[in-house]
Amino acid sequence: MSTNPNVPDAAVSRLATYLRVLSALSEGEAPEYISSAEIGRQAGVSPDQVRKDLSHFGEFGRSGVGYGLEHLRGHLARIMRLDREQVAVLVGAGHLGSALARYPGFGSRGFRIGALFDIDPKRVGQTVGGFEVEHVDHLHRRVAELGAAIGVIAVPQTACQWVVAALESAGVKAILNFAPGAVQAGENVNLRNVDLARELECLAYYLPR
Amino acid sequence: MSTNPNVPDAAVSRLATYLRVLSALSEGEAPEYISSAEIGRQAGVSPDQVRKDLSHFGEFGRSGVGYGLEHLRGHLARIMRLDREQVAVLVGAGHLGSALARYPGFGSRGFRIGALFDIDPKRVGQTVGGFEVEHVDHLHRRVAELGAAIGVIAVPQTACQWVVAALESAGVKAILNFAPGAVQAGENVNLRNVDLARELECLAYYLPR
DNA sequence: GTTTGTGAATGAGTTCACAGCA
DNA sequence: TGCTGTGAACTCATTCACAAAC
Repeated sequence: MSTNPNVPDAAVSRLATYLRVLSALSEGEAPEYISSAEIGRQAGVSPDQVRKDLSHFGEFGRSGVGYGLEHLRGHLARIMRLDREQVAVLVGAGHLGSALARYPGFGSRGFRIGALFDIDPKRVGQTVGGFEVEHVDHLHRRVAELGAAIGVIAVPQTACQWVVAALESAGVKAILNFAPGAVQAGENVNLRNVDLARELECLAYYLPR
Repeated sequence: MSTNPNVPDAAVSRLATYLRVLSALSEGEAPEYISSAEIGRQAGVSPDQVRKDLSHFGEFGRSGVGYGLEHLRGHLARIMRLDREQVAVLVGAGHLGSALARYPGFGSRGFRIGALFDIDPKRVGQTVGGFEVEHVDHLHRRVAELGAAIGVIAVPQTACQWVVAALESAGVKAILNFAPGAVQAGENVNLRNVDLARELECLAYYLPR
């Protein structure tokens, strides 16, 4: 019944899935209680794994009954810090950045894109997905204004390291980076990389020989 | 000096990184040999890890010297099946699908998007990133024509499972899915999920408390 | 001296199995 | 009987350490 000293990252990722499952259920004809078996079935995870993951943060269930759906959902949302809206800024208004700015999956899940930046004068001032593209020079000021703790990077590889540094000095605490290549971030910033081309490359490896 | 019985997925992902590092070097003033230490430094991985990963597939290096750069690059490309062009089809021509269709990172790394599909009649026939959007009814025929082994899914969650089945029956062997939620695929298809919203959610968890 | 390849040791995460509770 | 919570066993991956090769 520990709190959260060192929870595996894979477990955190699964918790996000559980939360999504519960939120979806909560909108339909919601049962009052749900078992780890049912959560696991809907999340594609074993019941054991579900219980173990949850046990890192406390005891939320009742033996022989299951987990109170709304109760567990509230706890998970708080654990994941998705009980309040999180503001993110997006750097890079190219194809990928524009797509992310319009991506409905962010807004519908507790995130709000607060501003969209680019360095290209031709893009600055244009409207993309409801945002007026701002010059990246305003990053520092705007991050403070918005109280944004998260930055999303969708710029070419060559500009990536520079943008990380800019976001860091602006006070952002977490960064999701879509640019490929190795990037360095400071101690007090959590950097997460998603490399779309690499995902494809890994798939190619598993093609039948 | 084993071949490749069961290589960890994390190792495969790193191999893709090593290949990228070598390819980048190969374009500049390329040294003839490179050590595991240098590869590791550029890839953000320990030298031990580099050697262990490579050792799953053979002995490519020379003690006291290092790895022949072009030699190793060729081997890695063949291991990752990136020595020949891989054709992928993309389903979903919305914002994300359009961005992916235009994403330069695919083309520059041995992949070619062969066709772009959608189910919405308003989108079919339009040109997106150089592709004429085709109706998803033509998926089966076109996959065969193109010899595509890879499918990329960028459709809403509700349509995702249906598209997986369609790609599967069209003969695709690997699928990269950007739709959230649990999806099932058959035995002989490799399914890989990337959930952009979940990546953000995981970041939120690590925000300072 | 330098660097590879790899068995052994360590560490991390998942699955098992069962006690405890409703 | 049904289900949770969790220590123990197990599996998987990384790190260590060193012999062999240059």
